[in-house]
Amino acid sequence: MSVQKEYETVKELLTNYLEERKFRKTPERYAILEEIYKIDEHFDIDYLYNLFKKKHFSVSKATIYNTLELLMEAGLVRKHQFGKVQAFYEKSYFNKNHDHIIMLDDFEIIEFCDPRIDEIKNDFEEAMDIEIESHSLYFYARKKKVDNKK
Amino acid sequence: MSVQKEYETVKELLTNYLEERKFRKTPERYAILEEIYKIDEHFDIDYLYNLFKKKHFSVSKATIYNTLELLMEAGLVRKHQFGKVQAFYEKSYFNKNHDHIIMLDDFEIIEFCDPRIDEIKNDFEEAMDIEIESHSLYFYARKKKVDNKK
DNA sequence: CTCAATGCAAATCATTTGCACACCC
DNA sequence: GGGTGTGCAAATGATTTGCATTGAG
Repeated sequence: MSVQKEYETVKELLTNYLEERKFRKTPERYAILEEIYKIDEHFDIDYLYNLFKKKHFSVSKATIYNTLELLMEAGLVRKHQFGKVQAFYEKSYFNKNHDHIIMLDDFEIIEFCDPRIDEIKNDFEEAMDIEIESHSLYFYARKKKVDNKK
Repeated sequence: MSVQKEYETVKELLTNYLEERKFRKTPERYAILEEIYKIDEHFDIDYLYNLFKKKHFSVSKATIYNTLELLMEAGLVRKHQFGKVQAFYEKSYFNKNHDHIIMLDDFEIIEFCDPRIDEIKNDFEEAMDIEIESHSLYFYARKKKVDNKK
């Protein structure tokens, strides 16, 4: 699906979300959503903020924080803590649930999926009579050192 | 094993760790280690800081931060981010590796172990030729709503 | 027109840093 | 004694908040 087509889809979802709760359809909310769905990696607040600054479309950080919060609630964005203070985000609608390997050498982020996570999740839900709303799994890894001893 | 006995054990481990690297054996480092091994839950920096304040044993926050960092490196403490800004810690030596379920109703923290995590870890290590140093897995859950419709 | 949303700056909160002093080695 | 570790306070950096202003409904 093209980027433009994807945006059309999530834009509709946002509109529904806002209308359902009688929230306002501000240009900032749509602009932020659109930018996010153009980004293919993980980004932080500053990245978005600078993006808008470069485009001479002024959006304050307060609004970015607020809007990302709202988009999370709408299920259109995922937030990550990666063990850092500063949070990272990513678009979430067309990406199915996935987990992350953080490469400690260069902080590259690799995504992966493994059905066993869901199995574990389901087992615990049943065993403990709880409902697991979400999960976060990070592997922190390094490239294997080349072993010169042969 | 009694709390006192446990402390004796980790105290020795800390001593070895410090001696190996020619770090100093300061009273603060041992006092912090001892307190931590008396705590059976997850705690944050402030909790520790206030604990010492109450005992009239003065330890600065800077030292607590430094020492927890050191104890982590020594493998005696684990740090958690739980998706919050502020970090939580727990003693780690007698607890084997485990993961956490965070109950969103009351922020209770439940620990669990599941061998499938290690399986996943091993599979990825092999498939990608990396070494996974650590991982963090949290399930965010709620008690199941009682269904009155029968 | 009204009130929710935005923008800006100030406030907050966890964590880090700089530096003088203390005390382990 | 010498230099690492500590304490304190100031600095930092991400996030939150308060409030005046704007603009969506």
